[in-house]
Amino acid sequence: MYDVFIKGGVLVGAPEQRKGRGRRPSAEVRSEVLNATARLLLNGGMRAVTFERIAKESGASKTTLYRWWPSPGAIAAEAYFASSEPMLEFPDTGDLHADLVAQLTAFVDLVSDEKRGRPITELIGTAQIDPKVAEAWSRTYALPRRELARQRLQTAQRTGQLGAEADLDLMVDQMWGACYHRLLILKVPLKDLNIDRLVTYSLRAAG
Amino acid sequence: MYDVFIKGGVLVGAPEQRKGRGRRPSAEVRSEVLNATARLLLNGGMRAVTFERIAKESGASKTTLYRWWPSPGAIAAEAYFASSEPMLEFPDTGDLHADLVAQLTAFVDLVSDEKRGRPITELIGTAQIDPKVAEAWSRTYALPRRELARQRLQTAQRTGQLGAEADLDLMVDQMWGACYHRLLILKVPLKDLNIDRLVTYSLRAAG
DNA sequence: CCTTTTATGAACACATCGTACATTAAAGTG
DNA sequence: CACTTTAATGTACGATGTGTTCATAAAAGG
Repeated sequence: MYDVFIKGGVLVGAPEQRKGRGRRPSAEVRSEVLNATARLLLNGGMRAVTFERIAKESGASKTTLYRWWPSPGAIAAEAYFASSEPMLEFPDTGDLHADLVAQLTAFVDLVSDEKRGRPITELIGTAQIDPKVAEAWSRTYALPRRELARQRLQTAQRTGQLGAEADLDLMVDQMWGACYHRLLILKVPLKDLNIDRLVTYSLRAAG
Repeated sequence: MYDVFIKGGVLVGAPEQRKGRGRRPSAEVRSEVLNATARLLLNGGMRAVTFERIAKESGASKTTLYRWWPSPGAIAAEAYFASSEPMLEFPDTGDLHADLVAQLTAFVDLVSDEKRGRPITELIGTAQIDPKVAEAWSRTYALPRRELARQRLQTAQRTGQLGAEADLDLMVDQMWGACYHRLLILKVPLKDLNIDRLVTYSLRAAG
């Protein structure tokens, strides 16, 4: 009862015109919920992400949201992962120092950018109060990224650029943690951080 | 109209029995608000800290709260600072490595403890969404503590235990940042962190 | 075609937000 | 001491958000 067209094998709906009761395909609902949540998160921050507004924005009913997600934060985290690009590989040019500087610079650029960085900061903030968000963030975002960095360091150990006894997790904690420390705790501009020196320190430390 | 006694020169009120309208001494109101907020924060976390509940718990009216504080988070931050011990000095035994390990160990013990650490974690989380909390946390807690650590490192530079060209802020970011990284981002147990090695790395890095 | 699954609108009691109002008492001033 | 200013008071309000219940309707899948 709502307009549906088939274009190149892809179903294209016009859900915003839809009236009346009834069930819609789960995938469509899900996608609209995540889109609406991403929009709310981007425009109004986490304070705008509530069950009520997501329901209004997405057209989904509150009942549906409560059935599938435990908290607004959980939807926000999922919406963020769905709308951001999949994780890049950790580049390996053979030059460990340069690769680490490149990755850290990209990270700092991302979180320093007012528009792109704010959802990240706010989601991390929400994670400190909502365990569901914490679990999602750690499992989907933070731990996989640490693993990528760790693997790059392991490769460097095999090629002899890095000592075999180096504590790789600790190195990652030091480098990324230094950035997060300024971003979340001190709230000082990240542009003053000397990334090249940060990498130099961490590599020299581990031998 | 409410019972007031003087004991040893100190005014002792019985505000919980107080009925009727009228103004109470500002200091008393303030102190009760902060006490009530600290209680709420400790028992129910930041989710329990609302203007409404603080008003009910403290006996102060909502109007008063709105007049003096911009957000529940701001009251929570102030209540936390008021109820926690004033900042300790950074010890200087002459042994830089040992002093850093001692401070970091105390810090890790504090934030790892479920009871004492949760308010800290949740306040840092709130700071990512509420700028007033961020400002209070950075100014009252984080920046002064970094300054203490920095001064200890400066002393070490004068005694020659640390190279003159070492980037002290970066060292602090590395050491404390590594802890925060595990606490806030990765959400992995801090007890697995080798603090001795962390300090060794950071000192070796800076020369 | 028929059954199961799942989304739907409507409604509810409740908490919280943020603000407004007239009232009243403490603190400061003469 | 009386008088003025300042600031906290109870009450009330509309708006928003929470979390749940209910009967109903439509898609999915055999």
